[in-house]
Amino acid sequence: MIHIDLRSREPIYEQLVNNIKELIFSGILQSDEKLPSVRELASQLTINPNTIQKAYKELENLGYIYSARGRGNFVMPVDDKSGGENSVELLNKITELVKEANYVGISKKFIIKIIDDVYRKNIDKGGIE
Amino acid sequence: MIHIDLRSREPIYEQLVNNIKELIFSGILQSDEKLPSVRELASQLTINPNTIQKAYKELENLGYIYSARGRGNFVMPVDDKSGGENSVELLNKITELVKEANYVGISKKFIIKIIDDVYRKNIDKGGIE
DNA sequence: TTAACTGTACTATATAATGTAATACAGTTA
DNA sequence: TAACTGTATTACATTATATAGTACAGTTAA
Repeated sequence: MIHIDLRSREPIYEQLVNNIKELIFSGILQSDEKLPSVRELASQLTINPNTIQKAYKELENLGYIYSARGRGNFVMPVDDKSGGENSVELLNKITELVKEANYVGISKKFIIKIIDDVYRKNIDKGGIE
Repeated sequence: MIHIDLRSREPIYEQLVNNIKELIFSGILQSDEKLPSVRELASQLTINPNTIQKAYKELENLGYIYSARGRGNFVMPVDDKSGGENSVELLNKITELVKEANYVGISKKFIIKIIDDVYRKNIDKGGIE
């Protein structure tokens, strides 16, 4: 489920954060579902527990999970999400990448198709309009 | 034109790379236009010339600029662009961010609007379909 | 209550990344 | 030739990253 590339220039804890975010966004990890414990995941991936903890701490700061001492780390329910990565920042990132796509000659139609595919899988519940 | 935040956790050379990429994508820097010299930009931004050179080297590796010893660094013409950031990688990045946007409740309509705005300013020339 | 599991905190250590500083060399241009 | 370009090198300091070991505190189930 989680794959780490030790030879990557991207820090391990950052790979973990992105990996778990992806699992949450795609619905593989559901609200209030328990994540592997720090020690268990460290053992599975042959990585130091401190590194796992750093990733979990980061995910907590971003508002994607919450932790309970003695019980574990759990996926933050969507409705309770707050203080997470700012939507404005997220939209800015998307805008920058779309500008680049336009610059390198990727067609608008192609980008729209990506949006369609993503929103087809997980029905749009409305929101910022 | 270029703004650097010395207190940011993002490395200076990386800020420079993103800053200059943005200038290129938005058309502020045109094909074959000369960038400020390493020493000049270093002086302007009160940053070490080595850091500027590192950013320029990175931009060259990404295929966005080319350098000529004794003359300077110049914007790589779009048609000559090759070995730049892989389009597949770029599209993957966009897909990930759109998944996140969907997850946090941003509407599809809102994302489409962003695409429209970007492609309105710089007319789509066709490309990957 | 105890045993085994959870998260968390701390110190120490090693390596890599980042940034600055100074110097030198090579190519271009007026 | 003088003054500008890019490039390369060495040295140093600071920070980020990752590991290792230990310890403490809360939770859960036997």
